Amino acid sequence: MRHWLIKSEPETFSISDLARAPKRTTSWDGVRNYQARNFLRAMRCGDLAIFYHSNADPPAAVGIVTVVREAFPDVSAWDPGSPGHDPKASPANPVWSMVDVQLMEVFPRPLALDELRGQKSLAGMELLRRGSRLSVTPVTATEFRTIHTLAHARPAAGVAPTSRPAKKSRGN
DNA sequence: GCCAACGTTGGC
DNA sequence: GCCAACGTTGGC
Repeated sequence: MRHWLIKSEPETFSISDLARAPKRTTSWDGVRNYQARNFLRAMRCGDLAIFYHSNADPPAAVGIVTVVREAFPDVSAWDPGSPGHDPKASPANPVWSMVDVQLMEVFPRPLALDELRGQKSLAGMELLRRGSRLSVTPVTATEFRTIHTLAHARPAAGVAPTSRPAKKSRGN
């Protein structure tokens, strides 16, 4: 079994949206990057993935999903009305793929990016690499376990608050 | 809103 | 095949 991390902007689709979805299942559509697509295609039923909120305040790992249907054509790619429309895609040449994922658990508390960065055992994670933008990435079993364990632990003492320092006022 | 990092596009 | 221009991502 392999482990993954998938990103979504909560304004677009949050883990709460997934929790409300029929069968707590959704098609993970809209991936338009070849490397990320290839990772989607490598997913197998039963694989587990960390659900991560990007462009969020704070950005955070928020839960776990499992793959319940392996890669199939992303129909939104050839829908001219879809924001992910790709003129290269058609039913005969789908180009892009999606999988179905089902919600396994919403973490008891979100694991903010700051806190992930503070973990030595996660130092090698793709997510934490500078400039990393891939929306679908593999994670090791160890990284997965670390995140799962952290999410169920009390926040470590001495962890800095996740809020940013107030901006200096201009002028004067 | 800013901007660094990265992927894609297209002229040559 | 090179690479500049452009678009997107996503933390801050």
